[in-house]
Amino acid sequence: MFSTKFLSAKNLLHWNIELDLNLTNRTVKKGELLLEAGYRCDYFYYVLKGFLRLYYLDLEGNQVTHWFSGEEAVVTSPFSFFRKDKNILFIEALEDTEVLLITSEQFSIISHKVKSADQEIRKLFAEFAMTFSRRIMDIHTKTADERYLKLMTEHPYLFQKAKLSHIASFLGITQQSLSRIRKNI
Amino acid sequence: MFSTKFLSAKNLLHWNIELDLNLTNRTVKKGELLLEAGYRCDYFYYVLKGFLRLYYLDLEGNQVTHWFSGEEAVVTSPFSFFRKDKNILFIEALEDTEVLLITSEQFSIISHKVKSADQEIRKLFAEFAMTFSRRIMDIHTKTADERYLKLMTEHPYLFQKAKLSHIASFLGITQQSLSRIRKNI
DNA sequence: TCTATTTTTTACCATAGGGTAAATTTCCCT
DNA sequence: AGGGAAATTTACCCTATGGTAAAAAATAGA
Repeated sequence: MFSTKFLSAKNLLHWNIELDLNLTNRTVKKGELLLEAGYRCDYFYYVLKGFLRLYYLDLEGNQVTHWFSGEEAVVTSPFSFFRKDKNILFIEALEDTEVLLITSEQFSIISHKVKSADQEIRKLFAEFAMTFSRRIMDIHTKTADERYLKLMTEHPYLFQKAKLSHIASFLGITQQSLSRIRKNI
Repeated sequence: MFSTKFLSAKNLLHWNIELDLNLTNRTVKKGELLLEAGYRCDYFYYVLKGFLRLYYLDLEGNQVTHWFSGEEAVVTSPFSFFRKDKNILFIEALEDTEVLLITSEQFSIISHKVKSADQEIRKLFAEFAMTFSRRIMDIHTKTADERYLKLMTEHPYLFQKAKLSHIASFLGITQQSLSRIRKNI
Protein backbone atom coordinates (compact mmCIF):
# COMPACT_ATOMS: atom_id res chain seq x y z
CA MET A 1 0.00 0.00 0.00
CA PHE A 2 3.03 2.23 -0.03
CA SER A 3 4.21 3.98 -3.08
CA THR A 4 6.96 6.47 -3.42
CA LYS A 5 7.76 8.68 -6.36
CA PHE A 6 11.36 7.75 -5.83
CA LEU A 7 11.01 4.00 -6.14
CA SER A 8 8.88 4.12 -9.26
CA ALA A 9 8.87 1.73 -12.20
CA LYS A 10 10.25 4.52 -14.33
CA ASN A 11 13.20 5.21 -12.04
CA LEU A 12 13.92 1.55 -11.41
CA LEU A 13 13.97 0.65 -15.09
CA HIS A 14 16.10 3.69 -15.81
CA TRP A 15 18.64 2.75 -13.15
CA ASN A 16 18.55 -0.81 -14.33
CA ILE A 17 20.07 0.30 -17.61
CA GLU A 18 22.10 3.24 -16.35
CA LEU A 19 23.70 1.44 -13.41
CA ASP A 20 23.72 -2.00 -14.97
CA LEU A 21 21.72 -3.47 -12.09
CA ASN A 22 20.47 -6.61 -13.78
CA LEU A 23 17.10 -6.41 -12.08
CA THR A 24 15.00 -9.51 -12.54
CA ASN A 25 11.27 -9.78 -12.44
CA ARG A 26 8.91 -12.51 -11.52
CA THR A 27 5.31 -13.30 -12.25
CA VAL A 28 2.99 -15.07 -9.85
CA LYS A 29 -0.38 -16.46 -10.80
CA LYS A 30 -3.45 -15.65 -8.78
CA GLY A 31 -3.54 -17.77 -5.66
CA GLU A 32 0.15 -18.64 -5.75
CA LEU A 33 2.87 -17.64 -3.31
CA LEU A 34 5.67 -15.21 -4.00
CA LEU A 35 7.27 -16.00 -0.66
CA GLU A 36 6.77 -18.69 1.95
CA ALA A 37 7.47 -18.65 5.67
CA GLY A 38 10.73 -20.39 6.45
CA TYR A 39 12.43 -19.17 3.29
CA ARG A 40 14.66 -16.15 3.46
CA CYS A 41 13.38 -12.99 1.85
CA ASP A 42 16.27 -11.49 -0.07
CA TYR A 43 14.32 -8.89 -1.97
CA PHE A 44 12.38 -5.73 -1.99
CA TYR A 45 9.46 -6.50 -4.26
CA TYR A 46 8.24 -3.68 -6.45
CA VAL A 47 4.74 -4.48 -7.68
CA LEU A 48 4.49 -3.64 -11.37
CA LYS A 49 1.08 -5.19 -11.79
CA GLY A 50 -1.32 -7.10 -9.58
CA PHE A 51 -2.12 -7.28 -5.91
CA LEU A 52 -0.44 -9.00 -2.98
CA ARG A 53 -1.46 -10.12 0.47
CA LEU A 54 1.05 -10.65 3.29
CA TYR A 55 0.01 -13.03 6.01
CA TYR A 56 1.40 -15.22 8.74
CA LEU A 57 0.08 -18.19 10.70
CA ASP A 58 -0.97 -17.96 14.33
CA LEU A 59 -0.37 -20.80 16.79
CA GLU A 60 -3.53 -22.61 15.67
CA GLY A 61 -2.45 -22.35 12.05
CA ASN A 62 -4.95 -19.68 11.03
CA GLN A 63 -3.85 -17.20 8.42
CA VAL A 64 -3.63 -13.65 9.75
CA THR A 65 -3.45 -10.95 7.10
CA HIS A 66 -0.77 -8.44 7.97
CA TRP A 67 -0.73 -6.23 4.94
CA PHE A 68 -1.95 -5.72 1.39
CA SER A 69 0.10 -4.25 -1.39
CA GLY A 70 -0.98 -3.01 -4.76
CA GLU A 71 0.64 -1.65 -7.87
CA GLU A 72 3.56 0.77 -7.66
CA ALA A 73 4.13 -0.19 -4.07
CA VAL A 74 7.14 -1.72 -2.43
CA VAL A 75 6.92 -4.68 -0.15
CA THR A 76 9.26 -6.98 1.69
CA SER A 77 9.45 -9.21 4.74
CA PRO A 78 11.32 -6.77 6.95
CA PHE A 79 12.30 -9.17 9.72
CA SER A 80 13.96 -11.37 7.16
CA PHE A 81 15.31 -8.74 4.79
CA PHE A 82 16.81 -6.43 7.41
CA ARG A 83 17.53 -8.65 10.36
CA LYS A 84 17.99 -12.02 8.69
CA ASP A 85 15.55 -13.44 11.25
CA LYS A 86 13.56 -16.46 10.22
CA ASN A 87 10.89 -15.31 7.81
CA ILE A 88 7.36 -15.85 9.06
CA LEU A 89 5.50 -14.08 6.27
CA PHE A 90 3.76 -15.59 3.30
CA ILE A 91 3.19 -13.34 0.31
CA GLU A 92 0.26 -14.43 -1.82
CA ALA A 93 -0.87 -13.05 -5.15
CA LEU A 94 -4.56 -12.15 -5.03
CA GLU A 95 -4.48 -11.65 -8.79
CA ASP A 96 -1.92 -12.38 -11.50
CA THR A 97 1.01 -10.31 -10.37
CA GLU A 98 4.32 -9.12 -11.74
CA VAL A 99 7.07 -7.84 -9.46
CA LEU A 100 10.58 -6.48 -9.83
CA LEU A 101 13.08 -8.07 -7.45
CA ILE A 102 15.61 -5.76 -5.81
CA THR A 103 18.40 -7.27 -3.74
CA SER A 104 20.19 -5.34 -1.03
CA GLU A 105 23.29 -5.36 -3.25
CA GLN A 106 21.33 -3.74 -6.05
CA PHE A 107 19.90 -1.27 -3.61
CA SER A 108 23.40 -0.44 -2.40
CA ILE A 109 24.41 0.35 -5.95
CA ILE A 110 21.46 2.68 -6.30
CA SER A 111 22.20 4.36 -3.00
CA HIS A 112 25.85 4.90 -3.91
CA LYS A 113 25.03 6.44 -7.24
CA VAL A 114 21.84 8.25 -6.48
CA LYS A 115 22.47 10.86 -3.87
CA SER A 116 19.01 11.03 -2.35
CA ALA A 117 18.34 7.29 -2.24
CA ASP A 118 18.91 6.69 1.46
CA GLN A 119 16.97 9.77 2.36
CA GLU A 120 14.04 8.71 0.18
CA ILE A 121 14.04 5.25 1.66
CA ARG A 122 14.22 6.78 5.08
CA LYS A 123 11.03 8.65 4.24
CA LEU A 124 9.42 5.45 3.03
CA PHE A 125 10.19 3.75 6.32
CA ALA A 126 9.01 6.73 8.29
CA GLU A 127 5.71 6.35 6.41
CA PHE A 128 5.63 2.66 7.26
CA ALA A 129 6.26 3.34 10.92
CA MET A 130 3.58 6.03 11.00
CA THR A 131 1.02 3.84 9.30
CA PHE A 132 1.57 0.98 11.72
CA SER A 133 1.58 3.47 14.54
CA ARG A 134 -1.76 4.82 13.42
CA ARG A 135 -3.13 1.31 13.10
CA ILE A 136 -2.27 0.61 16.75
CA MET A 137 -4.02 3.83 17.73
CA ASP A 138 -7.09 2.77 15.80
CA ILE A 139 -7.11 -0.62 17.48
CA HIS A 140 -6.88 1.08 20.87
CA THR A 141 -9.54 3.72 20.30
CA LYS A 142 -11.99 2.45 17.68
CA THR A 143 -14.51 -0.36 17.69
CA ALA A 144 -14.35 -3.09 15.06
CA ASP A 145 -17.26 -1.37 13.24
CA GLU A 146 -15.38 1.90 13.08
CA ARG A 147 -12.21 0.25 11.84
CA TYR A 148 -14.19 -1.55 9.16
CA LEU A 149 -15.83 1.66 7.97
CA LYS A 150 -12.51 3.46 7.92
CA LEU A 151 -10.95 0.71 5.82
CA MET A 152 -13.93 0.79 3.45
CA THR A 153 -13.55 4.52 3.03
CA GLU A 154 -9.80 4.63 2.64
CA HIS A 155 -9.26 1.48 0.59
CA PRO A 156 -12.52 0.60 -1.16
CA TYR A 157 -10.73 -1.31 -3.95
CA LEU A 158 -9.57 -3.78 -1.30
CA PHE A 159 -13.08 -5.20 -1.18
CA GLN A 160 -12.86 -5.99 -4.88
CA LYS A 161 -9.62 -7.90 -4.55
CA ALA A 162 -9.51 -9.56 -1.15
CA LYS A 163 -11.81 -12.09 0.46
CA LEU A 164 -13.74 -11.07 3.53
CA SER A 165 -11.79 -13.55 5.60
CA HIS A 166 -8.58 -11.76 4.61
CA ILE A 167 -10.04 -8.44 5.61
CA ALA A 168 -11.45 -9.78 8.88
CA SER A 169 -8.08 -11.00 10.11
CA PHE A 170 -6.48 -7.77 8.93
CA LEU A 171 -8.96 -5.93 11.16
CA GLY A 172 -8.26 -8.36 13.99
CA ILE A 173 -11.70 -9.94 14.10
CA THR A 174 -13.24 -13.21 12.94
CA GLN A 175 -14.99 -13.57 9.64
CA GLN A 176 -18.27 -14.11 11.50
CA SER A 177 -17.89 -10.84 13.36
CA LEU A 178 -17.16 -9.03 10.12
CA SER A 179 -20.25 -10.58 8.60
CA ARG A 180 -22.33 -9.39 11.55
CA ILE A 181 -20.86 -5.89 11.26
CA ARG A 182 -21.68 -5.75 7.56
CA LYS A 183 -25.23 -6.83 8.28
CA ASN A 184 -25.74 -4.00 10.77
CA ILE A 185 -24.62 -1.32 8.33
CA MET B 1 12.90 2.45 23.63
CA PHE B 2 15.07 2.74 20.57
CA SER B 3 18.71 3.34 20.74
CA THR B 4 21.19 3.37 17.96
CA LYS B 5 24.95 3.36 18.17
CA PHE B 6 24.91 6.01 15.51
CA LEU B 7 22.75 8.56 17.29
CA SER B 8 24.61 8.30 20.58
CA ALA B 9 25.34 11.06 23.09
CA LYS B 10 29.00 10.68 22.22
CA ASN B 11 28.47 11.19 18.49
CA LEU B 12 25.96 13.96 18.92
CA LEU B 13 28.18 15.97 21.24
CA HIS B 14 31.14 15.38 18.95
CA TRP B 15 29.22 16.62 15.91
CA ASN B 16 27.91 19.51 17.92
CA ILE B 17 31.44 20.86 18.20
CA GLU B 18 32.83 19.55 14.92
CA LEU B 19 29.94 20.72 12.74
CA ASP B 20 29.01 23.72 14.84
CA LEU B 21 25.46 22.51 15.27
CA ASN B 22 24.49 24.56 18.29
CA LEU B 23 22.45 21.76 19.78
CA THR B 24 20.38 22.84 22.74
CA ASN B 25 19.19 20.71 25.56
CA ARG B 26 16.20 20.87 27.81
CA THR B 27 15.34 19.51 31.21
CA VAL B 28 11.86 18.48 32.24
CA LYS B 29 10.83 17.75 35.79
CA LYS B 30 9.01 14.58 36.68
CA GLY B 31 5.36 14.91 35.78
CA GLU B 32 5.86 17.80 33.37
CA LEU B 33 5.35 17.86 29.62
CA LEU B 34 8.09 18.08 27.03
CA LEU B 35 5.51 18.41 24.28
CA GLU B 36 1.78 19.08 24.19
CA ALA B 37 -0.81 18.13 21.59
CA GLY B 38 -1.59 21.07 19.34
CA TYR B 39 1.96 22.37 19.36
CA ARG B 40 4.26 21.52 16.50
CA CYS B 41 7.04 19.10 17.23
CA ASP B 42 10.16 20.49 15.58
CA TYR B 43 12.65 18.16 17.15
CA PHE B 44 14.09 14.75 17.48
CA TYR B 45 14.56 14.34 21.21
CA TYR B 46 17.59 12.40 22.30
CA VAL B 47 17.11 11.28 25.90
CA LEU B 48 20.33 11.87 27.83
CA LYS B 49 18.81 11.03 31.18
CA GLY B 50 15.37 10.13 32.48
CA PHE B 51 12.30 8.45 31.08
CA LEU B 52 9.49 9.62 28.82
CA ARG B 53 5.95 8.55 28.08
CA LEU B 54 4.17 9.42 24.82
CA TYR B 55 0.42 9.50 24.95
CA TYR B 56 -2.61 10.92 23.19
CA LEU B 57 -6.22 11.49 24.17
CA ASP B 58 -9.09 9.40 22.87
CA LEU B 59 -12.50 10.88 22.08
CA GLU B 60 -13.58 10.65 25.72
CA GLY B 61 -10.43 12.42 26.82
CA ASN B 62 -8.70 9.39 28.29
CA GLN B 63 -4.94 9.22 28.02
CA VAL B 64 -3.72 6.38 25.83
CA THR B 65 -0.06 5.53 26.18
CA HIS B 66 1.53 5.07 22.79
CA TRP B 67 5.17 4.62 23.65
CA PHE B 68 7.83 4.80 26.34
CA SER B 69 11.33 6.02 25.81
CA GLY B 70 14.33 5.72 28.04
CA GLU B 71 17.92 6.85 28.05
CA GLU B 72 19.99 6.86 24.87
CA ALA B 73 16.85 6.57 22.81
CA VAL B 74 15.49 8.89 20.20
CA VAL B 75 11.92 10.02 20.16
CA THR B 76 9.74 12.42 18.21
CA SER B 77 6.15 13.00 17.19
CA PRO B 78 6.46 11.60 13.68
CA PHE B 79 3.19 12.89 12.28
CA SER B 80 4.19 16.38 13.25
CA PHE B 81 7.92 16.19 12.61
CA PHE B 82 7.75 14.52 9.20
CA ARG B 83 4.39 15.47 7.83
CA LYS B 84 3.71 18.74 9.62
CA ASP B 85 0.30 17.35 10.55
CA LYS B 86 -1.27 18.66 13.72
CA ASN B 87 0.52 17.07 16.63
CA ILE B 88 -1.67 14.86 18.78
CA LEU B 89 1.01 13.47 21.08
CA PHE B 90 1.87 14.55 24.57
CA ILE B 91 5.34 13.72 25.84
CA GLU B 92 5.50 13.46 29.60
CA ALA B 93 8.53 13.00 31.81
CA LEU B 94 8.04 10.09 34.18
CA GLU B 95 11.17 11.15 36.02
CA ASP B 96 13.43 14.19 35.87
CA THR B 97 14.61 14.10 32.29
CA GLU B 98 17.22 15.77 30.14
CA VAL B 99 17.02 15.71 26.36
CA LEU B 100 19.04 17.01 23.43
CA LEU B 101 16.93 18.81 20.83
CA ILE B 102 17.77 18.13 17.19
CA THR B 103 16.02 20.14 14.49
CA SER B 104 15.64 18.89 10.95
CA GLU B 105 18.09 21.61 9.87
CA GLN B 106 20.66 20.28 12.29
CA PHE B 107 19.96 16.78 11.12
CA SER B 108 20.48 17.90 7.53
CA ILE B 109 23.88 19.23 8.44
CA ILE B 110 24.78 15.91 10.02
CA SER B 111 23.54 13.97 7.05
CA HIS B 112 25.50 16.14 4.61
CA LYS B 113 28.73 15.78 6.50
CA VAL B 114 28.41 12.27 7.83
CA LYS B 115 28.25 9.83 4.99
CA SER B 116 26.29 7.07 6.68
CA ALA B 117 23.76 9.28 8.47
CA ASP B 118 20.78 8.70 6.19
CA GLN B 119 21.48 5.01 6.05
CA GLU B 120 21.70 4.77 9.83
CA ILE B 121 18.49 6.70 10.26
CA ARG B 122 16.89 4.48 7.67
CA LYS B 123 17.82 1.51 9.85
CA LEU B 124 16.36 3.25 12.88
CA PHE B 125 13.06 3.73 11.10
CA ALA B 126 13.07 0.20 9.81
CA GLU B 127 13.40 -0.88 13.46
CA PHE B 128 10.50 1.37 14.38
CA ALA B 129 8.33 -0.05 11.63
CA MET B 130 9.19 -3.61 12.62
CA THR B 131 8.47 -3.01 16.28
CA PHE B 132 5.06 -1.52 15.55
CA SER B 133 4.45 -4.29 13.07
CA ARG B 134 5.25 -6.88 15.73
CA ARG B 135 2.99 -5.10 18.19
CA ILE B 136 0.06 -5.42 15.79
CA MET B 137 0.83 -9.12 15.37
CA ASP B 138 0.83 -9.52 19.14
CA ILE B 139 -2.51 -7.74 19.46
CA HIS B 140 -3.95 -10.04 16.79
CA THR B 141 -2.61 -13.31 18.16
CA LYS B 142 -2.06 -12.96 21.89
CA THR B 143 -4.45 -12.49 24.78
CA ALA B 144 -4.08 -9.54 27.14
CA ASP B 145 -2.43 -11.85 29.69
CA GLU B 146 0.15 -12.97 27.20
CA ARG B 147 0.92 -9.42 26.09
CA TYR B 148 1.32 -8.38 29.72
CA LEU B 149 3.73 -11.22 30.44
CA LYS B 150 5.73 -10.46 27.33
CA LEU B 151 6.05 -6.82 28.31
CA MET B 152 7.10 -7.82 31.84
CA THR B 153 9.78 -10.08 30.43
CA GLU B 154 11.10 -7.73 27.78
CA HIS B 155 10.89 -4.45 29.65
CA PRO B 156 10.82 -5.17 33.40
CA TYR B 157 12.21 -1.71 34.28
CA LEU B 158 9.03 -0.23 32.85
CA PHE B 159 7.14 -1.40 35.91
CA GLN B 160 9.52 0.61 38.09
CA LYS B 161 8.95 3.81 36.17
CA ALA B 162 5.41 3.83 34.79
CA LYS B 163 2.07 3.64 36.54
CA LEU B 164 -0.11 0.64 35.90
CA SER B 165 -2.69 2.84 34.19
CA HIS B 166 0.00 3.87 31.69
CA ILE B 167 0.88 0.27 31.04
CA ALA B 168 -2.75 -0.82 30.77
CA SER B 169 -3.55 1.67 28.01
CA PHE B 170 -0.28 0.78 26.29
CA LEU B 171 -1.48 -2.84 26.26
CA GLY B 172 -4.90 -1.73 25.03
CA ILE B 173 -6.85 -2.74 28.13
CA THR B 174 -8.36 -0.95 31.12
CA GLN B 175 -6.56 -0.56 34.39
CA GLN B 176 -9.13 -2.83 36.01
CA SER B 177 -8.44 -5.60 33.52
CA LEU B 178 -4.71 -5.26 34.10
CA SER B 179 -5.33 -5.51 37.82
CA ARG B 180 -7.37 -8.67 37.31
CA ILE B 181 -4.63 -10.15 35.13
CA ARG B 182 -1.99 -9.41 37.76
CA LYS B 183 -4.12 -11.07 40.40
CA ASN B 184 -4.39 -14.28 38.37
CA ILE B 185 -0.63 -14.60 37.92
C1' DT C 1 -26.14 -24.80 -17.72
C1' DC C 2 -25.39 -27.93 -14.02
C1' DT C 3 -22.48 -29.36 -10.23
C1' DA C 4 -18.97 -29.16 -6.87
C1' DT C 5 -16.39 -26.23 -4.18
C1' DT C 6 -15.52 -22.15 -1.85
C1' DT C 7 -17.09 -18.16 0.44
C1' DT C 8 -20.27 -15.78 3.23
C1' DT C 9 -24.00 -15.50 6.38
C1' DT C 10 -26.73 -16.84 10.23
C1' DA C 11 -27.62 -18.73 14.79
C1' DC C 12 -26.47 -20.12 19.22
C1' DC C 13 -23.98 -20.07 23.41
C1' DA C 14 -19.44 -18.92 25.80
C1' DT C 15 -16.03 -15.67 27.46
C1' DA C 16 -12.69 -11.90 27.67
C1' DG C 17 -12.65 -7.61 28.76
C1' DG C 18 -15.36 -2.99 29.62
C1' DG C 19 -17.94 0.36 32.74
C1' DT C 20 -19.21 1.97 37.13
C1' DA C 21 -18.47 2.37 41.82
C1' DA C 22 -16.52 1.60 46.06
C1' DA C 23 -12.80 -0.23 49.05
C1' DT C 24 -8.12 -0.51 49.87
C1' DT C 25 -3.41 0.45 49.48
C1' DT C 26 0.42 3.35 48.40
C1' DC C 27 2.56 7.56 47.89
C1' DC C 28 3.59 12.30 49.00
C1' DC C 29 3.86 16.45 51.49
C1' DT C 30 4.16 19.02 55.63
C1' DA D 1 4.76 10.31 61.72
C1' DG D 2 0.05 11.82 60.13
C1' DG D 3 -3.29 13.20 56.76
C1' DG D 4 -4.82 13.82 52.20
C1' DA D 5 -4.45 12.67 47.50
C1' DA D 6 -3.46 9.43 44.09
C1' DA D 7 -3.03 4.77 42.52
C1' DT D 8 -4.58 0.18 42.63
C1' DT D 9 -7.65 -3.50 43.59
C1' DT D 10 -12.04 -5.62 44.00
C1' DA D 11 -16.80 -6.55 42.87
C1' DC D 12 -20.69 -6.34 40.16
C1' DC D 13 -23.07 -6.70 35.88
C1' DC D 14 -22.89 -5.84 30.79
C1' DT D 15 -21.45 -5.99 25.94
C1' DA D 16 -18.62 -7.02 22.05
C1' DT D 17 -16.54 -10.51 20.00
C1' DG D 18 -15.12 -15.55 19.74
C1' DG D 19 -16.10 -20.54 18.69
C1' DT D 20 -18.75 -24.05 16.65
C1' DA D 21 -21.85 -25.57 13.38
C1' DA D 22 -24.95 -25.39 9.82
C1' DA D 23 -27.40 -22.94 6.04
C1' DA D 24 -27.25 -20.04 2.16
C1' DA D 25 -25.03 -17.78 -1.54
C1' DA D 26 -21.52 -17.12 -4.85
C1' DT D 27 -18.00 -18.78 -7.80
C1' DA D 28 -15.57 -21.76 -10.88
C1' DG D 29 -15.09 -25.97 -13.63
C1' DA D 30 -16.83 -29.35 -16.79
